[in-house]
Amino acid sequence: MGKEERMTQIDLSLNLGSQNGKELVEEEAEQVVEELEVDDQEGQENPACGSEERKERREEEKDASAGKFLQENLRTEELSVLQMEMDRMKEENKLLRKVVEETMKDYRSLQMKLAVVQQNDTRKDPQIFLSLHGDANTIQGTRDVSEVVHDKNPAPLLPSEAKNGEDEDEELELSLSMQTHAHQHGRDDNTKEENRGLEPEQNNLVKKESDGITNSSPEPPSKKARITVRARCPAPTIYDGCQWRKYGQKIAKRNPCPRAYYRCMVAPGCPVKKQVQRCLEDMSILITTYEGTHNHPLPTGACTMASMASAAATFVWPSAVNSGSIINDGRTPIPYCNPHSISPSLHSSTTIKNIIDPRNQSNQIVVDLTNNPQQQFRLPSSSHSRPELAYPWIPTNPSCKTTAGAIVNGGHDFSAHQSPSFQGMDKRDWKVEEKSLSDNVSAIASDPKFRAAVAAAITSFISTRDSPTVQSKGSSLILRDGEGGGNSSSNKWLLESLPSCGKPYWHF
DNA sequence: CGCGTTTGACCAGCGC
DNA sequence: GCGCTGGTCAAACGCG
Ligand SMILES: [Zn+2]
Repeated sequence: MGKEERMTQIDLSLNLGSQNGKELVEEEAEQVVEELEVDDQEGQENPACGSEERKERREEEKDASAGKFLQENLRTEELSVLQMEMDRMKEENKLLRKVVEETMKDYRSLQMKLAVVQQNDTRKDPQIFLSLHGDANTIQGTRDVSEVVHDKNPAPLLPSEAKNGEDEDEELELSLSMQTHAHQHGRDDNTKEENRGLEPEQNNLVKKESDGITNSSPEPPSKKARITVRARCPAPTIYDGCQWRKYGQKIAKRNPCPRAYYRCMVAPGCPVKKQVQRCLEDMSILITTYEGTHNHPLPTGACTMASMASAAATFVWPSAVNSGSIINDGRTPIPYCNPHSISPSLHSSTTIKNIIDPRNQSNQIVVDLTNNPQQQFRLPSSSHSRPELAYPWIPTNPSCKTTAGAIVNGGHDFSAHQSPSFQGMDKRDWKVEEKSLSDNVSAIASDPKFRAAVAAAITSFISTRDSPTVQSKGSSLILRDGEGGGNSSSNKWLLESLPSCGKPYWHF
């Protein structure tokens, strides 16, 4: 019936706005009344008929009128029910608006507080710990905690997005800390230990830079940006959308796992390279280090990594992001940096580190997707405790979204040097997991809360400190370390997105 | 046959 | 200068 359709419309309109919905209901009532009147008129319009026919007709009319009466009663009852429902929804709408307004108020006040605190503590306190929890009562403390912010809308720069993500915020925990060399010896030692244990040559990678990879920018090779992605991945490489050609393999001194060297083959002459190596302490962790600048637009599938790199850049080089040089430039010093990547979904724990070492004047971002933030502070001998799920990024739903250009390792057969513990796996499984990992990376990076929180929390902080700055110069960027040469300017930034209590991992 | 991988050789940087 | 190590080259090889 058309009436039922109209009722459906009413229900939908109620969601849009209570006033609108009420108007529509009133119109509906008027239409029903008109229909009833038309029915009555039709019943009166039959003047010329025989007597017997009239009798029959009268009986029929009696039955019909009784039915009509019943129908009318039903309609009025339906109307009243609808009215009641509408009133109820109106009340609900009011409540919701109130909640939204209060949330916005809280968000604004917190934003103000945050700005003030950042301005104050930037000068006097080298460490900032910013915590964004779904649980408003949770407080994480570190030594010299300067500010703890609890916000159900951890997107101070993007209020509209904060509004949309209220439900997800319940599960999001994002902590951000900054520590300096001078005040955090213990932590630095841990970080060094991590670098040594996970990839022995990682620090040397920073030191050594090949002159063969030339950027158009006049920046010294030693200042080239590197992005290292650590992820649990059974496949020999993680899927990042680009096509790579292997040009070498080495067995490092302190790591029996061979390190593979790849060159980007998306465009001829693309200088981007990546090194892939398994973590010594946990063979399921794949360490991929990207280096160089793509001289071509990124493939569709590469946008996931690009998004992550962009987020990492937001974290590490905020000035570049603020000036728009990274976002607007399709070719940046970062191997993956592309603004066209949107995959808003939940993500698991992530650690992003920027290691700025004044001695070698290089920048390295380490993105940790291993779902085990504590692991990095453990010694290799005691770090074999695995998460509950070996590969938590595997979606519980097998029909996860597909990524365009699903090339696995450039379509190459990589079963030759596969880790023994994964020999039993099918390539299709790798595809699924790599794709999921890619989604995971994309989710982390494109999460507006993540990016906004990082950008808002750090931008003002960094801009006043000795920190690397990126300047746009044509199509290339110049990366500069702003340190004055002293060791005290060796900052190590740590960003952790911790899993919620009792919810170690998120699934799609 | 073309393309990509493998793998030993080679080179450069660094420390002693 | 020598040895060590990381990074790269390129001929050989394998696969479709
Ligand atoms: Zn490329």
